[in-house]
Amino acid sequence: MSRSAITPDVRKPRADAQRNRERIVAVAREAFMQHGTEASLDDIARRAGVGAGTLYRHFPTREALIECVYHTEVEKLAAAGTHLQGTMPPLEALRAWMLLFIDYVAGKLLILPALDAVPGGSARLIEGSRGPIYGAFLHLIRHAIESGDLLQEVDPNDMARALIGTFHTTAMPGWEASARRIVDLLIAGARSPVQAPQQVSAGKKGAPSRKSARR
Amino acid sequence: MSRSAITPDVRKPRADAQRNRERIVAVAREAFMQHGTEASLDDIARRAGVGAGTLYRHFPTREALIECVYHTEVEKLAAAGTHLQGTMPPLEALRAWMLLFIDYVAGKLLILPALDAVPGGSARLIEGSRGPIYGAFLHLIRHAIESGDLLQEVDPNDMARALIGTFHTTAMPGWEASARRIVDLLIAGARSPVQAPQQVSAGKKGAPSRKSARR
DNA sequence: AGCTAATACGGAGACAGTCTCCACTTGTGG
DNA sequence: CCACAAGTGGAGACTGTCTCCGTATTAGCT
Repeated sequence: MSRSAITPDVRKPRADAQRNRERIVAVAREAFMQHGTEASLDDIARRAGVGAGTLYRHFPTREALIECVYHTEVEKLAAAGTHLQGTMPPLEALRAWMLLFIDYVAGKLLILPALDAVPGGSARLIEGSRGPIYGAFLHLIRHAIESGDLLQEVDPNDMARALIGTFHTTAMPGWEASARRIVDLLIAGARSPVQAPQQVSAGKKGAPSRKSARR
Repeated sequence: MSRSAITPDVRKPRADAQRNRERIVAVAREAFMQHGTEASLDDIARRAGVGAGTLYRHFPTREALIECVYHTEVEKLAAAGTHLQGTMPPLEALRAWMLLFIDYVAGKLLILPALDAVPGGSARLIEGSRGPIYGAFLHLIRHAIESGDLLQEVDPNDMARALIGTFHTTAMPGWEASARRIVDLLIAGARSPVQAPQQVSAGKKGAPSRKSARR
């Protein structure tokens, strides 16, 4: 029984290493906010008072660093989501959380550029890790569906993607207000039985197999 | 044929220059599709059979090149939009075009990474130039609103942003199908008078000034 | 056609950032 | 308190960006 039963592999996480790691992440966060995710890694290392080698041992690639910074931030938001769920009716909680998400992005509590920087885009960050945010979000949506406030056919993933997508327009002037309206648009869409517009007779080209399954 | 009469200043756009420029753009398009917009510029120059200097004279920055490639592509799609508008009822045309947009992205007829690469993101590419795509889109939406198929309150920009956002999830498994569903979600949302969910009594924190203007 | 000045070319090289390697230092368990 | 694994840092190889300028090409004039 080397270590205490579980994870008997690693010997111990040395103290200074831990400290360095944290400083790097902290400095990186600032740097990413200031110069975007293109910020010089060597520079980050320097400012964190460590050598380049140290930085690269902790975070082999730039993406690893970005991802770490990002996940650190994300936990706050996820926690908020959990809280909302306990204190509001389902649909309202969902909406409130989506708007809160926007607030986080707007207030730089969530580093936005990170969403673009990882290969595979925001997708991997959010979904790949099945991270706290995504989990919280799915939960809220499922809840709203179960309560009957949203249509059964609604795919939680769709809502998630649409919301995430919203954050890619932050360069536009009124993005925040727009994002909020889009949230309402999505929720409204997810409530009303989707009437196929007029009647979509005209055969689209590229899309052969659209299930007409909607009542 | 702008020349004759107008713009008497410039001497003439030398023939080889024009040729080179075109080759660079063509090669760049391939490169961007293969390696993303991070592709080496010197390498592009080499493959296009020109020197680095030549490339940089034509396109002082990477973004300039990306933008040029992008705009070249975009015209096709915009043209399609114009066509649809003439042959379908407004709302249907809008939906068809949004789906067509997705097809373009899916089929690599529109270079996707380009949307992420320009500082300011897709926003500047699409909106900044008030390019053909954006114009076509706004037109389709306005048409649908005028015909009464969409609610008056709907902001065309919102729809545009939401659609664009959709393309930032292409790394996810079922993105294309999801994107199509999101289109329907948006359209449905834009048709039904937005009932404030339940009743949004609970004061949200970050959003003070949401106009309750909806009936 | 022939001339010539404006225009464009291309690649060498200065510079900047990434990432590896390894001799050296430091914290920790015994 | 000591030995040694864990951790460090920075020199340097490498890769890509971008500029500068001597040389080549061409449009417009005669």
